[in-house]
Amino acid sequence: MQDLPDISPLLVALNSAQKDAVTAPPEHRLVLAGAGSGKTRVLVHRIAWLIAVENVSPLSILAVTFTNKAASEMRARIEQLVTAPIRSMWVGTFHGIAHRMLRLHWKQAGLPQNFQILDADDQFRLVKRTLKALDMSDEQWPPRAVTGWINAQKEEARRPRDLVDLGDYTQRQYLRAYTAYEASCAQSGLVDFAELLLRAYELSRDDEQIQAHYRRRFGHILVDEFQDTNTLQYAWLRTLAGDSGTMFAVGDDDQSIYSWRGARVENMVRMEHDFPGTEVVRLEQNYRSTGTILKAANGLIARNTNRLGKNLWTDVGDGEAIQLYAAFNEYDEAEFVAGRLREHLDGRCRHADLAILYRSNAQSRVLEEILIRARIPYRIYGGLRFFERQEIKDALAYLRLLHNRHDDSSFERAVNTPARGIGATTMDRLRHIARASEVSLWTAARNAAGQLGRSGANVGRFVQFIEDLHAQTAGQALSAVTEQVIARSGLREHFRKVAGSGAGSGRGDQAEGRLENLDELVSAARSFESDASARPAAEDPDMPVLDPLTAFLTHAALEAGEEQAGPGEDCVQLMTLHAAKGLEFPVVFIVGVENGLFPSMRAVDEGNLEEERRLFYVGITRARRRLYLSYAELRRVHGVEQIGAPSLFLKEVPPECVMETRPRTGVLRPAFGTREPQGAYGRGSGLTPGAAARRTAAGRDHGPGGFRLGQRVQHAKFGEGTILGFDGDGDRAQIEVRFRDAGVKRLMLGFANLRGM
DNA sequence: AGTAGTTTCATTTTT
DNA sequence: TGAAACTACT
Repeated sequence: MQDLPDISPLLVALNSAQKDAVTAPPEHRLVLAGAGSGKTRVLVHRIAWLIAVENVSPLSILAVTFTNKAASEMRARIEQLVTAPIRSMWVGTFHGIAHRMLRLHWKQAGLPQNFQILDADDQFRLVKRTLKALDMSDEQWPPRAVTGWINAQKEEARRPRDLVDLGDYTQRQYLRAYTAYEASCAQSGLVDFAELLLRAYELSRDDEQIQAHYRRRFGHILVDEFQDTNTLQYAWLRTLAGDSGTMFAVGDDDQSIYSWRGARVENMVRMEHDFPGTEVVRLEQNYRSTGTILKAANGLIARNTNRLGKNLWTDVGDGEAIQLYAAFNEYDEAEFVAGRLREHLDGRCRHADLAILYRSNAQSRVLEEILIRARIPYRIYGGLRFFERQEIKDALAYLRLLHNRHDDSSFERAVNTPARGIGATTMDRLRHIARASEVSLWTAARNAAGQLGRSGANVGRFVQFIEDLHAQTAGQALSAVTEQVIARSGLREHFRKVAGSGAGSGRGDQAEGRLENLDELVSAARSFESDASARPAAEDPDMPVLDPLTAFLTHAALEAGEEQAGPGEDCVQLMTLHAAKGLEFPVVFIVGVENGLFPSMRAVDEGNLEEERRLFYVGITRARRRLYLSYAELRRVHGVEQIGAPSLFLKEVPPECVMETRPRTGVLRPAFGTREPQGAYGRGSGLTPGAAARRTAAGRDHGPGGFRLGQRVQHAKFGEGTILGFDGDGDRAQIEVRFRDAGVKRLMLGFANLRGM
């Protein structure tokens, strides 16, 4: 008998469904992995299994994810599990893999060797400029909409020539923009995110040699978060797999929350048709949450139709009930959250174990305000990332221009940043000249500086500056070049001036940070000098060798980097529900669970409730032990107070999972209207002691006449009601009351003749 | 060129 | 309400 490797570590920690998936014969598998069911583990163990047991070479494995974080985590975990070196294995994001192919086959892909990547912001700016050049007005052709349309076309693998002219004026104009935008990209050697995928797809589809090569190479394709794939990504995977490659796709249709940016859950169903013999494995045992939390999640998601079907279970016991809090307004809601956070922090909970999730970013402001006041450290996810910062992009534009003088996008950015007396008029002229002779801005600037009037000299100086910079930095290390760029372009001086001008504290502080970021950029460049991250694995000829500058610029575009300050700090985590996907926390707060906010107004209007429900499902299933839900009866939205009703989703959560933490006052629609007797809401002010002593968004909490916010009152005509807010003083004092029968009224306090109850 | 005043517009976001 | 983008001054 042959000496088999010890495979026990590959299986010992797996349940039977996981084992089924991991040890499946090399055939197509679709793993329906519920939240917290160990999907990453299955993926990682599957790869280890293929290598260790099926004797598959790491070279013939392709593992694709959506985020860089997922990719690096996967690689790290495989490395822990397998002794074989896996440096040569292709593990990466869709975009990263596509980029790799395009670097290797730039010629066949019809790209210049030194092509660069446009990030979303670059793309937007370029589209905007393209529209201007076409005399398409911003009002009639919003750049955002045009950009979105172009990307949508690319994601459906449609080139301008594939679009049938329907005689529709709008479509024609869009098409005109698309065509011109493509031409600009081509001329500047630029590739946007969607283009990376589309080119790689076309290359794998149309180039027989390349197709054969990769089909031969990749016997095993593994995909994470399969429910998030778009049409183009799916088509690419099919092409790469051909008839011989086996697909191992892991996903959860119930966690599909990105349809609005092109994700197609249907790909999960299509896979069963397109990849013959696909077997479905369900992972339903959940290792994350308590029974109660799972019951709530299951009950909720069962309302969706067209599910592939799945029911999560656990054997760890029910745990605590989910707490629901009905707040008066968003401040009261934040106070409630802060109070509960305190309780957990007083126990032995780390800050980082606590997360606050919300539907829209705007909701974070009030939470922040209250957390600052409560001196609870927090961190908001979703800010600007390092390489997206203005000053960083400014500096990178110079590097890109050094790399490729004909990169118009970078020329536009660098030429007058900092100001060099090359204003809008001059640039307009320069653009015209460039377009007329079909050359880059750079070429136009070199040839036609004389035609540019007084500013011509400035343009000439800029051209000379770039040339000098290039000559003088030739052969220098990347970090040194970067340092020179920052120093000699005047960027550092520019921000130093702003920082030093001491205009109050706001601007100056910001510029201070920008200077630090520029220094940070130099350090970042240093780590690319040895080109460590892109060093080709000796055994894999398919690893592109990138010079440090290319590697650095690519990294900047493809991995925008960490956002803001130290993730090392122990902080309460604030983020949107979308951003929380894939994460888990012992204690989770979901705030703003109100109709119109969650589900969002839009979703309701467009009948998109199912995706919104999945989003709630995602939120609920982030929680390990404790889950808190809250909504506000009054909320300021876009500066206007709006009356909120509890989210319709709350009624879809099995009532026995939920406990209302305190009886609410008054007459408001209860979350579980049919279940709870009206009387149960009649007692107390419903305010937390803290909240009652503080201001609220509606105004003060103590009004004239000795009324309190939340107090129950009686009106001769309108009957019983609850005080929602106060406004104004003296004779003009108004009071806002929600009456049981008459709805919300604003009354002059002097005439209202309210009686306290 | 820089700023102050005005207008507009408001899910969700990774690559 | 408040940020960001845009316009109109100086």
